[in-house]
Amino acid sequence: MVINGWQDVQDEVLRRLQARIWKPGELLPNEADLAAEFGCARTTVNRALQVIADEGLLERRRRGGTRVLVHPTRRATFNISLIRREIEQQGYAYGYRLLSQRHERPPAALRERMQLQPGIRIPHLKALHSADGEAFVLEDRWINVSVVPEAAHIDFRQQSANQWLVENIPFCGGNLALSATHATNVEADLLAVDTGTALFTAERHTRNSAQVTITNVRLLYAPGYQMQLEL
Amino acid sequence: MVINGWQDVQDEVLRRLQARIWKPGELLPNEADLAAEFGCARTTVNRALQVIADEGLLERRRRGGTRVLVHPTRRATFNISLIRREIEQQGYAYGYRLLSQRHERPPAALRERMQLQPGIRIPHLKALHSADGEAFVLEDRWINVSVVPEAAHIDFRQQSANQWLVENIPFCGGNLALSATHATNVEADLLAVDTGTALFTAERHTRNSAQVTITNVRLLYAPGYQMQLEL
DNA sequence: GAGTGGTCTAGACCACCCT
DNA sequence: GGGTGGTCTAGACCACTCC
Repeated sequence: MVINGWQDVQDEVLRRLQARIWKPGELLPNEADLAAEFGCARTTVNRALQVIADEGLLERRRRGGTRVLVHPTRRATFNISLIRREIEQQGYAYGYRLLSQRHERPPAALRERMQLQPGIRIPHLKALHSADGEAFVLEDRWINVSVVPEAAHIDFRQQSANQWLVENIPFCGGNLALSATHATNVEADLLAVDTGTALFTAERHTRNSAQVTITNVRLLYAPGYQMQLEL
Repeated sequence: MVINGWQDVQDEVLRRLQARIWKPGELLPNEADLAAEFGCARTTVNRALQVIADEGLLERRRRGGTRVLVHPTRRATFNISLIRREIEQQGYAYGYRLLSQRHERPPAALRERMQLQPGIRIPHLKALHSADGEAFVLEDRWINVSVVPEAAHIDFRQQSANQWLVENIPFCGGNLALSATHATNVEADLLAVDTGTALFTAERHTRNSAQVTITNVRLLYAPGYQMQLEL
């Protein structure tokens, strides 16, 4: 066993974890000892262990040492890109049509997350993105005008809100809820499917650094859509 | 502006990115220059830039320098845990019932990913996981018996394959495809819903380090299920 | 109080890859 | 060829937290 770099340390640690040499719940030797054993600098061991901990297999605490997690949690990641790019990368011609753009009162739950006064009206957009002329995804978006005042006066007929927001508004975090829903009459009509068709649905909240929701978007994908995540 | 650690460097770089001081497509100064400007070691700058690049905002290449990505890709992550844990964490009583366990010929596409001989039979399981007695998710799983020979003789009536595999078989990577499907008659029956109901569907391939598929599982979630991802 | 991981530093060498 | 990021080293100090 020759250790050259931090990846070698990582490999060896992973091997010992899967061989149950270090068992779930147990404490690993400290970094200095491991460095001595592997014949490398402590920094190198540190890097390897940090990566493994990030992957969700180890738990590290100052003074508490490095422990093997009992229930390792694997992490799947999904790369969110512009809808336009997603379509074009698959080799289709991208199409976009703004269906409506109005100032309306948001639902109460959303209003709270946006920290807005009751009764206030904010931009509410509906749009359809298409691939090679076929409906691809239906977008239903609210924009927090108190965080993004410019949005109140932009004409989203030419440029999709999706693109404008990504390019102009920095955000800090958010969440994405995925589910399956049945198409309503209106939705079915716009997507050119039967009422009640199963639609893959994504609802996303995007927050700024103060944890205020900047925008909320609900995406209804046409049948056949699959979201791919890597493990 | 006082720079103390790599997080401060990160903050300052992010600030310049969002302020468009460094514009999309542009090259950043090299690490040595930035280190000089910030009054810290190059290692510190390196760490900060690596983290930002991992987040998907920068592209770094040897000799090529560090470039601001034109289309930043945000990454959403989903923590995969045992179905049992997922149910218990929500405060429900977990229930599990094995519906069938047979050796069968896998579909051709799956056989190829598992690198198996034509005609071979491998374990094929169907099971139902429930929460407080209500159907929660239907599991349909194939196991590559050439990679995991032990699986051929295990009785999955007591212990779910989900749990056994996670605890005993190390894996390297895989992918997860999410979609919305309509419940077939049989599926609807097992989940106690109407035929044709929209079901949130996850299909997962898990590979070992040699890129051979270890197991393939299709999960059909009962209506109301939402998968939550963090941005 | 003491042992652990978290991080910084300065210097060094190397792999890569653009010109 | 030469400039860039990738990484290693040895040493140091610090923050946290368990005892």
